[in-house]
Amino acid sequence: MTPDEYVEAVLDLVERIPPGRVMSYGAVADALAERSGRASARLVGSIMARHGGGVPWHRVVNSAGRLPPGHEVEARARLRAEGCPLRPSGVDMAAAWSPEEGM
DNA sequence: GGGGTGACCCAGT
DNA sequence: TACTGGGCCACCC
Repeated sequence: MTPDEYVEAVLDLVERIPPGRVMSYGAVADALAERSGRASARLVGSIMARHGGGVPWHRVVNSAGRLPPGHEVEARARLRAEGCPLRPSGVDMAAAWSPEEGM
């Protein structure tokens, strides 16, 4: 799998996250590990930072539910509009979603 | 080619 | 509860 295809796979998976639900970078990396053979939360993070413009990036948070630095206000607004459970620190990880659940 | 950096994560202190 | 250190892997200088 080429790095380019890996990016596509990440974006594709992010697009499948239902509204009001979220996924951690680590969860995305882990879910793609089976298909791509490589998994790295940092890698997913950098991919979102660079190519996340076309997908609901606000549904991807870190393992603590923290929102991406510099986009916290934006993400909060969008998540709130989708009915995602929000906490003062970020999102409620009870809203965590997994590909298995969504099929 | 070598080294620093980052929208990360986990374990230990 | 907060901070630190190590591991991770692609990108940029």
